[in-house]
Amino acid sequence: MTIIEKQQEQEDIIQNTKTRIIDVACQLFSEYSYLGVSMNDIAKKLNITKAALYYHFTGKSEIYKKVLNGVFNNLSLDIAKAFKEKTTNKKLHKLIKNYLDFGFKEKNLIKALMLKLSPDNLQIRTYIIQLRKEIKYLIQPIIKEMIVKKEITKKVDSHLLTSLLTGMMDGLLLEYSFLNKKIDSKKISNQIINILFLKNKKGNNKCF
Amino acid sequence: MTIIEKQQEQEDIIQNTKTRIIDVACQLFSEYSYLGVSMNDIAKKLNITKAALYYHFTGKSEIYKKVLNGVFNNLSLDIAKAFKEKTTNKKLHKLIKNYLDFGFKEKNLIKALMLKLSPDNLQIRTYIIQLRKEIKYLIQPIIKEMIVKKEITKKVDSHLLTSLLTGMMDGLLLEYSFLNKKIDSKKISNQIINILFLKNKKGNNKCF
DNA sequence: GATTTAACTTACCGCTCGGTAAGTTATTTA
DNA sequence: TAAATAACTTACCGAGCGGTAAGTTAAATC
Repeated sequence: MTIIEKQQEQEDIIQNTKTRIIDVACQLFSEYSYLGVSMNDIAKKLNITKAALYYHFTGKSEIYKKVLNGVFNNLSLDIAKAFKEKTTNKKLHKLIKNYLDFGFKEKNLIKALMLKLSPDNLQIRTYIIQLRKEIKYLIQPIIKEMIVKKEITKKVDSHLLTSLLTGMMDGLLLEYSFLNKKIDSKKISNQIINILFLKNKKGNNKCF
Repeated sequence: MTIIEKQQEQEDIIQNTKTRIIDVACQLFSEYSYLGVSMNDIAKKLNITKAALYYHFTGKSEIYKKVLNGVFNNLSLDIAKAFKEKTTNKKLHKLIKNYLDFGFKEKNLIKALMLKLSPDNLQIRTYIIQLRKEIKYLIQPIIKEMIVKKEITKKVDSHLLTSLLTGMMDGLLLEYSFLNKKIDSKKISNQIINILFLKNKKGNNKCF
């Protein structure tokens, strides 16, 4: 084993602990929200002490930011996948499905992207606002494409329609997670597209 | 001044203090959410002591329930107003407008109706779930009416469409309150109806 | 084999939390 | 005028919070 390999292994272990912390923190924040999780909660679930967390991170808010960042990256990847579909319809369908699946999986964390936190966490709020904007910019192109294709440009601007769509999805996620109901993302994405984009010409509005 | 009048006056004072507590608590919970507000916060804003709160109420969760109840009653009244409109279109328009206006005013409290709280507040969660259901039952009849009128029964069931509409509105409210943007409820309600219900027959989709 | 360092643990800090027991004060009631 | 009561305040409780300083231990380095 070379020195470089040893260094690599060591870094892996460090990375592993840090990653495990973020991972567990993610689960807890996702379930109980920022204010509902204490540093002790995280430490206990990892069978380490609270002080160990402060060895790896500067504080609770840093851990939360790292968690949010990870969630955002994963969501971005899921959204990006939708762009690989060939038709606009399929892109939008996949976008909605992936967003819903992701949001359902992460429960409170996708909520976190919309929630006002306690007043002392202004920096976290600012951070979340930035992430929200970026998500919107990821989604908007597909909406624009759809609007152009369906020739409904005059009625709504893509900005509002994007808000309405994400709002719709966020709201649905909140409802389902609140009631602990499973989400049939495929069926719902079909319905949403039906409602949002398809003209009602007596029967031929099947999407796929 | 008769005895009865005196009793009445006394009750008014009691009611007044209790009402003032609920009122201030409502503002604070609305701004910072349940976990973000302490009993001391409420007391300080009223220039009384925390212990005084415990004289009037059994605890924090009772105050919160009372606040939620008040919010729910006001929302119910606003929704009920929409039923007085004559046409289905106008009913729906007013419903959406009132819901948005109300939600924007109450900010986090309408959010509270969709948020999972910390795990120790199971009773509050149960209470909130009940309130949410009741709101849905208030809205659904108008949706049903609209579906029948627009003859789009086969495509979506009123249940899902109600969820989508409330989800849409809740999501929008979250976004606007998060970004501290003002909401143009009239314009948006028009757009939502446009998107959800009006057929896209090349140009004649103006609602009103 | 001594020293250093990474990765922790133990033991504490000051603070705030929700909640309570006991005292105070002004007003009614008997 | 004495007793009772409503509407509080003062002063505290134990628990938990985010965070830290100092000690421990096993492995790596010199």
